[in-house]
Amino acid sequence: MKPPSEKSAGRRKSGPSFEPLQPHEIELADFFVRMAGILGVPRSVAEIYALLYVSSGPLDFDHIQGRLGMSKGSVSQGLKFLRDHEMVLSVKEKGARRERWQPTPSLAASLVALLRSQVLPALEQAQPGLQRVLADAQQRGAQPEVIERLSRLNRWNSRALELAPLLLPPPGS
Amino acid sequence: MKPPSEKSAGRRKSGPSFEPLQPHEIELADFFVRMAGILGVPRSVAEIYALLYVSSGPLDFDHIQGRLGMSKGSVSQGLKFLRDHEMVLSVKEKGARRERWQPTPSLAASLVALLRSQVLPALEQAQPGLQRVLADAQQRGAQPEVIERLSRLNRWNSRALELAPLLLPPPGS
DNA sequence: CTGATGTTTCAATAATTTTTGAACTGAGGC
DNA sequence: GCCTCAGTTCAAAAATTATTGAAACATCAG
Repeated sequence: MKPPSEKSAGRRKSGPSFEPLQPHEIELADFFVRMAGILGVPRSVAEIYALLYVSSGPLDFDHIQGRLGMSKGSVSQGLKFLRDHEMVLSVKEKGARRERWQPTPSLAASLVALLRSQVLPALEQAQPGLQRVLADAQQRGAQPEVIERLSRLNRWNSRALELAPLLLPPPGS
Repeated sequence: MKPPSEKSAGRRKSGPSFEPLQPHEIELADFFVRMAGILGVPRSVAEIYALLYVSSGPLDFDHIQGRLGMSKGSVSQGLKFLRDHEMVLSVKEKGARRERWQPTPSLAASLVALLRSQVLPALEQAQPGLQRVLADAQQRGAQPEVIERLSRLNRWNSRALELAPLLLPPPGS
């Protein structure tokens, strides 16, 4: 579909060029892309993570960009996302100019951090609103069935908020 | 942004018109929309569910369309989605022509069904691919660190698949 | 069977999200 | 200070996803 025009990737200035992904790398990337999709994480982010995950050592910015054939902007934003969610950490050797990236040791912890950042704010923000909706229904003398539903929703929300810090401990514990 | 042109909703032929959502209904809808967003469920679907959730009795197609001011197509697709995921069930009174909808008793069960349908297929489909990626890495004599990562990923996947039927029992148990 | 009603389908359109890349910033090195 | 390198920002373009609505289909009453 796309014309085979030189994308910015593939060759940087007159610098080194990078080989495209190998079949086994593509397969893993597909898996991560799919899983990420469920959580609403963009493809490019999943691809970066997958590449770091199958790579032997940490990779620098240009390697990531080159091997994935993706724009600087995407690599920068993707790494920012992964950093923010503690899914990736940088290893800057002393004297070196550029940062090199590798996946955080525990993928489980990474996923937890990701879920946290998505679900918790929603629950927190919803709390007062849900209470108001329930109070409103009671005041209006709504059907018992509706009141019951809204009560249950409130209880759930509260319990989830109480449990959250236990199940999904904040960074550093 | 949109011109205030008569959308198909609001008035059907010369039929009854429906009042727009009340503030308390909007608040609940916002909550469901947010939560749905995390799972990648479209806004229109969440809105339908929210409306049924705060309503006293089952609602028919036209009521849903009218109160939400949304197209027939969206209502139809939205109900299909909710039906497919067992989040909603229809109550057709004998002799009545139209179906009337209400939320499934357990929201918990509904969410479980939803997750099931998203996560399980991904895990299943990934299984052989992941095994291949690992075998490949072993054969190529990849770094022990990489092998270890890929092994862990495989173990996870397998365990998740084993546990799935226990934690997320298929419909009818 | 026929007409009316209720629902689904799906191509076109609209809205949203993601990606790109060029301009910009900041940190060293000289 | 000035230049280069490393990375960020963000407006515009591309890609994706959701919604619309008209036409097709289905079902039931008469």
